[in-house]
Amino acid sequence: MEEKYNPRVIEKTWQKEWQESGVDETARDASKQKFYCLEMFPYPSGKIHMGHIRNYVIGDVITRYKRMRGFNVLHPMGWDAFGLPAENAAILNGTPAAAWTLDNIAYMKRQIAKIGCSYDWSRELATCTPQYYKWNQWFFIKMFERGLAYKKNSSVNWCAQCQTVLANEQVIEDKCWRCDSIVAKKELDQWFFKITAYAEELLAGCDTLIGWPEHVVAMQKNWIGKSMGAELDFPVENSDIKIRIFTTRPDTLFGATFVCLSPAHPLAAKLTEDKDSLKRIRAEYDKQDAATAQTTLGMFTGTYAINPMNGERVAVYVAAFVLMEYGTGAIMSVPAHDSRDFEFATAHNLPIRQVIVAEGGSGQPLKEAYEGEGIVVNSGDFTGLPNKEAIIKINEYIEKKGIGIATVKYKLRDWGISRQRYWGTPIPIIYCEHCGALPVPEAELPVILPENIELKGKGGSPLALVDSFVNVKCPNCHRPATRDTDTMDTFVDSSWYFIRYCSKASEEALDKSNIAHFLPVDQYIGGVEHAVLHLLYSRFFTRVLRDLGIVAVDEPFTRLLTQGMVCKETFKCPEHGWLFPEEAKGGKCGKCNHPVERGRVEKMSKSKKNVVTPDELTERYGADTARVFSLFAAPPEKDIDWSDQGVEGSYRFLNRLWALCHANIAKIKPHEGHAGGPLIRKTHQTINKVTQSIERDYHFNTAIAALMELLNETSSFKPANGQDYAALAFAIRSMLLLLSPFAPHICEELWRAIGNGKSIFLEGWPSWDEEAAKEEEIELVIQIDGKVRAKERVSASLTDKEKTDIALNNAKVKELIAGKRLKQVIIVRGKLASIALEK
RNA sequence: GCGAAAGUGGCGGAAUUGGCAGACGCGCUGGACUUAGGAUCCAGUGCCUCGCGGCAUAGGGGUUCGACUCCCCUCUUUCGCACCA
Repeated sequence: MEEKYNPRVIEKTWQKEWQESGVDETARDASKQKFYCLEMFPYPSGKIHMGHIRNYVIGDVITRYKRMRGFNVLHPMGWDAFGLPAENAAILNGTPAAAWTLDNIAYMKRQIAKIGCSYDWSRELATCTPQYYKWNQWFFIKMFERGLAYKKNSSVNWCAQCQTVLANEQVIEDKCWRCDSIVAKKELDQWFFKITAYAEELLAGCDTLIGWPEHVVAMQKNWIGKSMGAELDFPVENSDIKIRIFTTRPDTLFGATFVCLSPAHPLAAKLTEDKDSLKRIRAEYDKQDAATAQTTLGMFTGTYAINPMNGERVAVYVAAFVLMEYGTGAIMSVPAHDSRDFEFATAHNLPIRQVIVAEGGSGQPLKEAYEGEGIVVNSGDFTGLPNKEAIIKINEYIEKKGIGIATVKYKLRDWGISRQRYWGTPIPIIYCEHCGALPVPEAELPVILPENIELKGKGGSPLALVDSFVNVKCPNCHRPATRDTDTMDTFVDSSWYFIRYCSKASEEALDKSNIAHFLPVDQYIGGVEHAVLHLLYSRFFTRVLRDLGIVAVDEPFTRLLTQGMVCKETFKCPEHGWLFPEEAKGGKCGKCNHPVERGRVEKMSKSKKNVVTPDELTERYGADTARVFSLFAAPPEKDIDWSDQGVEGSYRFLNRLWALCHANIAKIKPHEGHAGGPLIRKTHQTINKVTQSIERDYHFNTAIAALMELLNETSSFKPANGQDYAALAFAIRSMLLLLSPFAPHICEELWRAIGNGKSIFLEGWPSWDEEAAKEEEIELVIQIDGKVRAKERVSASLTDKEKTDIALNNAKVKELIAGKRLKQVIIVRGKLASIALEK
């Protein structure tokens, strides 16, 4: 054994050894309970960053721990390989997208290998390969056959920068999730997946996601956005046209003083006399810029409708704030009880009539809308009812009268999947003049994405320019036909990759028995940024595949861990902006000598110049140090504050462990029985602490802290005889086993060095002995009225009565309670005596 | 604006069910070994006080023998949703 810890050498050795021995591969093992541990697969952008490392290390610790606990663990890795950056690189440098992607994968795979994660690479997949995307096409066709994939012309989110359509989930604050440019509306023919068919089930399923962070479940529910309400027809005066509105507040129907249509509503154009004004409003509406949205923008159409509840004549307006996509695209406006309607009514001088009065409320005119609960007034037969009751009664009434129906609406819309881009899965549809839109016959799948084509980057689908791709024979009538030239949203790829992993790359993709064996994913780990998008789509896909008889579960991910971001301090010069740490040395800007502002701790990013790269880190300290630090700095769900000095601390810890083993190498090999003693006790306590820390929410930081404590105690232990050396050997063996999921290379190396022939990862997780962990003596803390007044070392085996007597006989306590009346003495967990005095 | 989470030393963070606040690490201070050390080892380190002791978990109140933990109010930060009728 070397005297000095040299991570570069040992890490390489063991990575090679593990790979060759196949310890990381997962074979189905019926004798063990399965555990599927999955980290979100990366987009092969070119380089792994610290966020990836953190994600994978968390998953790897769980994997190695679960294996040692006897589980048959599936831990795969692959590549989310379709997407725009590859296409952009192709446009910019002429590098074919496929080559660019594969190069990146090769490079990133080497980077991942260096951190020593235990992946089963025999299941590796890349979504850009025909073997993989063939199934996207197959699912598409199955969904098409069931009416779950359909085409419609609709107003879609269009990103001019990316020259493509975006799904609703991909529009963040009216901006493109990828490039941040403002998204506009555009009418296009698009393919949709009917996720709304599963809205209710996806919502109900949320309540079963008990292993998910609550806020993520809340976001899912929020996104699905169920609301109960009613639809009613407001007949247009002197015409047989009816305006159908949706409301969640039927109890306020008598307060409806006007009706608003969305500018995109077909009736808006029909009923409006002043077409020019309508056009202007429509243009504003299409900008869909909530930040600058004019909440009062709108106009009178010139027509009136009749409120079916009371026969009252109400004005019909067009209002820019009314969305065509939600509800019926038309609303009844109740300014007294809706703040937007109130604002609109005030601006347009429309009447405001109060129909709900708060408990003890005055009859005074409202200064703002009252949206709370109360008693219904001015509402015919319903006057006097509590408004909640009125909702039920009014719903019954409108259904009986046939003027409306109680109904449910969701914010969730169908998932638009067409993308006018090249680097994605071709949509397997053929258009024939005579036969219409037909799916590609299953036997002809996959529809191969042509490679090595020239990309210009100018709008429209690149595939439309490839004649050999476009022109085909109609599968039905065999006359000339054309292919759909759009590709699928890449979120389709990631909606089922965890199902593909259940089988090895060499096995059949949808082997049902493999899928039944490994699904669901027991532990999923990734960033919160996918809280809605990817997770919702995957939940949808899982249900679709369930209904196709492929999977047997409803929910794909039993537990979800959303890990925090990797952050680091930043430096800023008022002149030169963000600075690298070395430019900010001494508190002065290296360029202009200006005093440097200490910026906030921010997520690592190139632009903020606060990045630490995995390569430099493993080069300098080794993977084990990087792993230990990123696990020790904070619990996994919290952001970590990267600190170079903190990394040094983790490195020192591993060095001290090495030194301890080196110093005792000769003595710890022989195994003798050991007696009790403080070190044995501490070791048992540590096994307990580490196990509990992992089991309880994966709090690896406290697990590592416990191991540091054990190392401190072991290092200062001075063995004097054979029994002491046996105790030392026990402590070190246990320490290595407990630390091995966190720092696998050094533990494997030391494990072998102290005389073990087999890999440490073939060992079982150590167990602790409750008796051996028990303290013989405790420090009895004595409190008077909640304040610590004395301490006494006593035997742990004393009874509560004996402890009470000791507490009351303590000299200091006697002095303090002299002349006072004792109320009670409570012994807490056998280690604290609380004396309460009469007040 | 609405909703959620959080606020503990100089810093990152500990503290099952209410029970010694500050584990562990970083930093800092002193010492040892050294030609030297930014290496290593040892000791100390919440604040105030010479000390006894007092004060401390964003701030204020409450429940309790006892509150970082439970309840109420206020402040701050972060995140999510932002015209969803």
